[in-house]
Amino acid sequence: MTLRLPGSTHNGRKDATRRALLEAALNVFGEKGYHATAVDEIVNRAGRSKGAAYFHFPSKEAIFRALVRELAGHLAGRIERAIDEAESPADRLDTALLALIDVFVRHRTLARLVLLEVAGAGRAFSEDLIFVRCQFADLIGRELDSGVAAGVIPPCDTDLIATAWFGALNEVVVHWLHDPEAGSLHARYPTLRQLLLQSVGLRPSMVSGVPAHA
Amino acid sequence: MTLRLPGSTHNGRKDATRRALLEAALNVFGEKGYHATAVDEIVNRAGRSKGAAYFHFPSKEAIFRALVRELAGHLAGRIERAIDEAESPADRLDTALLALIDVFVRHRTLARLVLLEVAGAGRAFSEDLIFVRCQFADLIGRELDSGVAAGVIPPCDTDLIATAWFGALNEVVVHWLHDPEAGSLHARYPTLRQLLLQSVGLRPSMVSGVPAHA
DNA sequence: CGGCAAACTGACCGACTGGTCGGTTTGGTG
DNA sequence: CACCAAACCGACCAGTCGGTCAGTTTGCCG
Repeated sequence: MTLRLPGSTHNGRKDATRRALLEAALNVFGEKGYHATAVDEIVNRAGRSKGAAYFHFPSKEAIFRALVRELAGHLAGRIERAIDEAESPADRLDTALLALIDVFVRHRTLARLVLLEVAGAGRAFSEDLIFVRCQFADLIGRELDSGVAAGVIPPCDTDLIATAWFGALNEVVVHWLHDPEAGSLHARYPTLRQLLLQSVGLRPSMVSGVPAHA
Repeated sequence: MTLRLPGSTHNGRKDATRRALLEAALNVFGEKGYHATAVDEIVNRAGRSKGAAYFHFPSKEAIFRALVRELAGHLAGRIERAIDEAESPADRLDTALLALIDVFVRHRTLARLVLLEVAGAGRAFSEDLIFVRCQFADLIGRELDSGVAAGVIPPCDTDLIATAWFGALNEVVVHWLHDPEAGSLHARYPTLRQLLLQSVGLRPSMVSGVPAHA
């Protein structure tokens, strides 16, 4: 979908506007939250008109949804790429966690939006909420599965565990989001990492040492 | 403040109204979320008038805050009481987890409100968000601490771990909230329990068997 | 160039809702 | 009973904001 044929000037303009709107939306939603954000603000910050917004999206809700889905996909892709550089199952698991944290540290607005806003935006968004969470949890789940397949991890309910892992990560990130002064996320990673790996019976020594995050 | 001397009829009425409002608020907020709820709805369901609401609370926001704080306190108390019946540190830890889940299972509306609504209600509520989370996390943290003191658990950053544990629990509950058909929470507890206990090096066999929740 | 559709503009509207306030009821007090 | 303040009522107001639409610009195409 969104099979967009070469960039005619029209399409180019259209795309640019759409992107401008979504980028502005990311900033405003991220700063003020879904409900506190007026469509006019998004529109202003994007330097477009309200009409343009409603030409591209049927409603404010749709803007938010599109944004969230697009972001989640983008993030997941980024993490997957990072994972693919690791070799052993245990390393991949480790890398996945680190990548997840890395992304959130680098894009707080985005983290706030994906991890917090979506949750409370209202019942209407619970679909998207679950969608996003699953996207990340599945990422972890897949690595857990291959860990089990490789015999490094004893058989277990990987779905549930992936969910729990993501929840643990999420909670720590949310706290950090609320008070970044209280300590960097990276500083907390080693503990978290050990906690999680140990929870499935992986001795931390089984993965190559933490590479003092490049 | 609010130094309320014995129950004169006045005070009785006042309290009753306040409680009626909060109870209605719990239901409406829990069902529709903070923003989708109109003060008029709370008032109607409570069988009172808008004036009464604004006599007791200065704003809609204040109603929500009062509700959340009161609930969190109530829940925490309930869990603490459950814990106090257990003896060994490991058992107490186990009981705390089970009690936490038990409470949420029994009061979905409440769970939804405390775990989901607070998060997305807006930046204005981040204080309360953290307050509530910490209330629960501290509960766990205290038990972890005494586990460490008793030598059952190796020394570690109990605060961080408590946060992570609560996050794990929270995430699982949220999924269940979204799709209760997918499986009962109690069914998932054994796995979760093992996961968490093992994460701090506790062999599950160290706690007396799960008492098939009385 | 003329024509046309896609893309965009922004003034406007209507619904909603938090909060107010003048007035009424209630019940304790002297 | 007379009085008063606390408690309560509910019609009303004012601001906000999502969404609309008649009209304008852009640029492709014949």
